[in-house]
Amino acid sequence: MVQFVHPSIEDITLTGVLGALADPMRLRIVGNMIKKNDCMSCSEAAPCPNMAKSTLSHHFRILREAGIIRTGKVGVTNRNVLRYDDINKRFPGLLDEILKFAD
Amino acid sequence: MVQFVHPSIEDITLTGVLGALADPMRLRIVGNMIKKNDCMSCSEAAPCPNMAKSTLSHHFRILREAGIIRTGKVGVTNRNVLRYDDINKRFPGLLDEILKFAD
DNA sequence: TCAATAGTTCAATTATATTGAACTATTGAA
DNA sequence: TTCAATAGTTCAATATAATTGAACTATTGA
Repeated sequence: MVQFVHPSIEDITLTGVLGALADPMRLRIVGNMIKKNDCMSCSEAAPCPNMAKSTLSHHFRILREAGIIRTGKVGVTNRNVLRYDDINKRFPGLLDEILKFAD
Repeated sequence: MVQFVHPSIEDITLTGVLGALADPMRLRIVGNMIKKNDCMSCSEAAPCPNMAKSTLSHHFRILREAGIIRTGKVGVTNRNVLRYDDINKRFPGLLDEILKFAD
């Protein structure tokens, strides 16, 4: 059984958040998630269809370990949710300010 | 003679800026520069004294190529300036929002 | 029971970061 | 004018991180 690692709010770091969002693919994943305002599977949130699923899995892990998303497994699919409130508690306004400029 | 590369405002990218600031050392360099509100040499802005100068030089190049600082040479020292207005023209408010959370 | 689905993990390759050593350009003093 | 000191850059080597195909795991539905 896979156990997902999620940092607590106080363990979310600024450089961790910036580093996680510094990749175009991950920025698009997060952009997709905030637009949908709902949980998404990894393949739903995938930034491009031709990406290896191991790479996609890697990107979700980076986002997860930076504290940006929370992942749970329901059946065979992952349910990924943006930790919007947690990030805003830690760094108020930061996420919106960054995503404002993400195409 | 060393020629420094500086992107034009429209070539500054969001992921470039985020990636440049995603490193604790570079974040401290930029934090130091905004506090001083003046140009600084590389060693003045150095985030810690025990860092190899080749590493420091590398970090300044990342910041430069991301469009965050402008470097000129005066005599034997570099004069590094934060491209505050340029970044604000490209991504209004972003830099302040990020630096607000940098210790 | 068994194939399909949605991912994870592993191993290999590739790319990026870090550092010491050698190099360059400028200054200031003898 | 020479020459050592200064402030970096560049290079080469190593260490760390990203990408991907292949094999694996767990769950569902026929």
